[in-house]
Amino acid sequence: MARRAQIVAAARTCVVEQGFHKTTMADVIRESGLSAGAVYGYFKSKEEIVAAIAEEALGTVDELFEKILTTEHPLTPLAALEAALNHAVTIAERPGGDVTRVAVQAWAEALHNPAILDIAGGKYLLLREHFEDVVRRAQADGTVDPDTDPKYIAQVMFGMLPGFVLQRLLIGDVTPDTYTAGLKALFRA
Amino acid sequence: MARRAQIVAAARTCVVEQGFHKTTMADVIRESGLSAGAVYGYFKSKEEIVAAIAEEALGTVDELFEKILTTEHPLTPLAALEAALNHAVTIAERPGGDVTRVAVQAWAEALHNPAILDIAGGKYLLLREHFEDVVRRAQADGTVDPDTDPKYIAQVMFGMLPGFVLQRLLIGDVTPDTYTAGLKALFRA
DNA sequence: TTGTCAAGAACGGACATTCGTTTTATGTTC
DNA sequence: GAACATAAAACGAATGTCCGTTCTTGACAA
Repeated sequence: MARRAQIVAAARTCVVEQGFHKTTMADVIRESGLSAGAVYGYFKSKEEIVAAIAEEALGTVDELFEKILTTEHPLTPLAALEAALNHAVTIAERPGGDVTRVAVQAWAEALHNPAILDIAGGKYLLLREHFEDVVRRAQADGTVDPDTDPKYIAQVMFGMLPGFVLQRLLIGDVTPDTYTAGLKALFRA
Repeated sequence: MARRAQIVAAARTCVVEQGFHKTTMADVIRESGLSAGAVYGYFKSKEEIVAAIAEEALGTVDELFEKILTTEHPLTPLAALEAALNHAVTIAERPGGDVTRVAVQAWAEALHNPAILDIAGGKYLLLREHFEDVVRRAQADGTVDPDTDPKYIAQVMFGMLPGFVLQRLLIGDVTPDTYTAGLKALFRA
């Protein structure tokens, strides 16, 4: 199991640097410090390794809600988004390579790879449900219009994260602070 | 030039179905109805074709503002976003394949391909500036807080589009209507 | 004839995966 | 504790396929 983690870590490093398709098995094998035979002893194929990395990367977002949802009561949508943005940057800067880069790779891969689509769809539906919980509480508090389907509000809230991640990676001039400032201005319009 | 367009169209079809990396030159050649020699007469390499598709796909978003910004005065942020979402769905459903799928591919590709990064960064900065114009007008009207940097507000507005596109493709339960409903509820919080 | 364009067979390189061999770890017997 | 037997893990060169690109040949137009 330690070996398995070692291989996934090595593969993640390669994927962060080169993307899913440009990383060769030779790369992963070299980076892991193992041999081809050893790696194939733990994973049946490259596709299986890719799935493992994607699952790991897309799962990191959920960590947030385990903390947030249970501790800070009550939570406004704005505060929840602020926490999510900060969390995204935190996990992006963790050692071992920016996982948000892996996530973007996974989005593209999901469009043509049913296994990855399942993983991405599943993880993101879960995340959206967490936002939905936040919304329901805010509706109960009267902070948010109670006549709008919380699902729709959660869609929009969740939908802010990909845009933030993308701008951070492709343009590089967004931070949780600039984004929060923009959000505050829009929410009071 | 007609030949060039013919090749790009064929390649786009392949990329929509299979993604950048799984589409082989043989696929493009077959789909275009030409020969290898002919295709390589118009493009130096596969990478050049990929860049052409990406440029085309990422450029479609700009069409919107040429209409919107000049005709409808004044435009609230909400109305601008609503128009952008509808436009996204419109171009996605155009014959020739869902270009938003190509866009997602381009996001991933941009992380490791400087040429694509330039294209994506450039197009998206332009788009964001258009949102910034909308914000400035709304600030002049008093519809939006004038003390917040319009750039930050534009970042957030632009940032909603990737999330919408992604949810539409990966989960499939968002429409401009559900999204607009969610937006309205949040903007009045 | 000459110049332009297209055809498509052929090439060279890269890649994922396999498999026979070797090393390391574990247990067993005297 | 030494010597051996057995199993598990790791090695890495070899393999066959696939893919981007080239290049020679042929058709047609001016």
